Amino acid sequence: MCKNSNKKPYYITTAIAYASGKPHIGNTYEAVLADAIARYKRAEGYDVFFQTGTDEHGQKIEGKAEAAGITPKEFVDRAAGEIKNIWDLMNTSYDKFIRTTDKYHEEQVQKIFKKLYDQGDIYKGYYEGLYCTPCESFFTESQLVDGKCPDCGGEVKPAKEEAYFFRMSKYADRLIRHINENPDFIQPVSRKNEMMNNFLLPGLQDLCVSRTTFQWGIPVTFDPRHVTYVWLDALTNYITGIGYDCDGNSSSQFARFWPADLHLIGKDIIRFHTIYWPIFLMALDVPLPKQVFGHPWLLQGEGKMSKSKGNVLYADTLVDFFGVDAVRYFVLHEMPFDNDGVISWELMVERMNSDLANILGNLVNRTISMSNKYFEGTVSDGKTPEAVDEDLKAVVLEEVKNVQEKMEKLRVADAMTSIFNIFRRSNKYIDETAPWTLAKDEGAGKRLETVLYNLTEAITIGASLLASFMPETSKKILDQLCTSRRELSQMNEFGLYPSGGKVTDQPEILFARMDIKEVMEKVEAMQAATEPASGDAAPAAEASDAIDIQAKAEIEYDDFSKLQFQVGEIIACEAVPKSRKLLCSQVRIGSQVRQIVSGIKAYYSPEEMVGKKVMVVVNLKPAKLAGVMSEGMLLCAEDAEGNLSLMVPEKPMPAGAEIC
RNA sequence: CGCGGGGUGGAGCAGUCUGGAAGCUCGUCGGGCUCAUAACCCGAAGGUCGCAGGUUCAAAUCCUGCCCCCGCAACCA
Repeated sequence: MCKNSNKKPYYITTAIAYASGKPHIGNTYEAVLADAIARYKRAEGYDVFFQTGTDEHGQKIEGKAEAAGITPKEFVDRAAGEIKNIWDLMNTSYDKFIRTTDKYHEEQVQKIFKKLYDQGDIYKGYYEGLYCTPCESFFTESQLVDGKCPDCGGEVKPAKEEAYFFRMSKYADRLIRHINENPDFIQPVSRKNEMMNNFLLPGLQDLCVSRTTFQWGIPVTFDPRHVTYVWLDALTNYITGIGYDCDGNSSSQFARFWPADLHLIGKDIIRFHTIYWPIFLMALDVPLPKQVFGHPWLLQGEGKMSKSKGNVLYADTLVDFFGVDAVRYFVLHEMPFDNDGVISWELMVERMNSDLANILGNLVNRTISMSNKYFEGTVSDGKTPEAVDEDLKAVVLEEVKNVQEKMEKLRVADAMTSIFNIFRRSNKYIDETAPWTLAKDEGAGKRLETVLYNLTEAITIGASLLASFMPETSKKILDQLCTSRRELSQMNEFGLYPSGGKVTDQPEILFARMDIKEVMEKVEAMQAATEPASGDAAPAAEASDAIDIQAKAEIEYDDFSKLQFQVGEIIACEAVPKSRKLLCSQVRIGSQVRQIVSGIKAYYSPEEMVGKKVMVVVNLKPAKLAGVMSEGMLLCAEDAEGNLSLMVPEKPMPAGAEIC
């Protein structure tokens, strides 16, 4: 019924991005990776459906919106717009951008919730204990460690609150069987054992699927005090986005594309995609996705480049420096298969110069220049082969096959390396054949034609392969060669470039070389100027020494007066053994000395602590940290990057002076 | 004994599952070439494959123990 009905379907998704802020280059990586795979599958002849989008509910968004003084909906509209813009900027060819605030999605989530409840998979239960007041969050037994809140480390109080739970254990055996019988289900395989050993085999805990502690979520229809809690809302996007209907009236699109061929996700959420998601689907009696690939992270290396310096990389910044396709090249090429990849300015400039400008750009440029210089731009097959040609052809055809093999295994970085081997080999071919020498030989005209023809053909194939990864560059090259993209199915043969074709007489520089020193100067200038301004309209200069934090609820004076602060003098200090963050100080407060443990090792050495007069909360209930008793708390100021600074009195004060 | 990932020439990595001459990219040095974006091509130097044992005819690769680094978590009172 549709034009694609004779093609095989291929459904690929990214994780939906949490709409709480601007995505950094690591998030962007996933979208670009999915795009490269999607484009490649299309080239292979699949009818591809590529879905991405945003996850827009939850307490964190509710809180951020409140802090910003806007409604959650306004907040996510803005955030989703920003994310979508970046995906568009990166030229990702998604077919659908789903938002979890889309009406059809919300409706289906409500129906799914009801259905699972009706069939007994979801039941109403209670949290027993374990409520963290500052975080306004409950935690299950397994999430807690040492009876403490895993988010803030605070004391959790026994409490009891209604919530709905999903009976995970009911489906565990079926899932274990499925994973064992489908070794490709979880990729890379190393993750499979992790899931099995850590979660499935020890026994699954039931999963909380509703909350009453915040409102910004999809209400539970039959119990409106509850909103659907994250995973049942977020994961279902993969089916609601293509028209799943819980009542059995799913769209033809759903029938065609489900089960998904590939869920592409970050390695941190593998558990949710390989355990909870399949179990939800089993409960709904819907087939499981064919494969879940947990890709590694793209890190900002360079040592100095850390989040504590606030120099997070954003896609649009990088695009300003290098252009879209270069950034696509960096993220796809620097990402290995199962280890984290590292990206840094130096590395990007190196790639830009070495791979893109020298090997690829210059190859295209010199080839076209020679065609113009020797044959007025006409490329004809002189049909005068020599032995050296064979190796060029062999390498080209071999790498075509390699690309196909690598992509089959989702080895995108390796596939790109194979493509560039074609360009490397072509450069070498120019040296071997020395066209400029042939040009001086009257009788070698046909041979010269052949050489340039072979080069043009090799570049045509390489550029065509490149289309999935660097679409604009691919098109630019093919345009300059005045040809069109070669189909994958036509790539088992060398010599299909139409003889007599004419290349452009004005070759354009594809990638300009960059100077690392100049780039670093610009980067530093940019960081100095814009580091604290986070995308919004706030004037950078003013914003640089002010930050906003999330507001807490107003308190009564009585609440305040319960706290007692005093000046303490640190008379001794040492690192807490076997701890990474903690220092243990002996603090003199008036006539007594207290032992206080603080997580400030990264910012203060024990030596420099001694002698400081600091601000102490003295009536905090003593607690053990790393096995060491702590009888109070040293107060610090903390900036946006988490750097700490002890609070000290502005004028000399005796140890024990009350702070009020 | 918290979980996991790593330690391979100056830098970044592949190779480890399925033992069998240590490979790639960049950088350095030397040479070639001049069509081209000071690009391209060739050659060289440079490695006890974290350490110590073990298995084997043979170990980066398998086994045992240890050291170090990085995430996360525990410990940011």
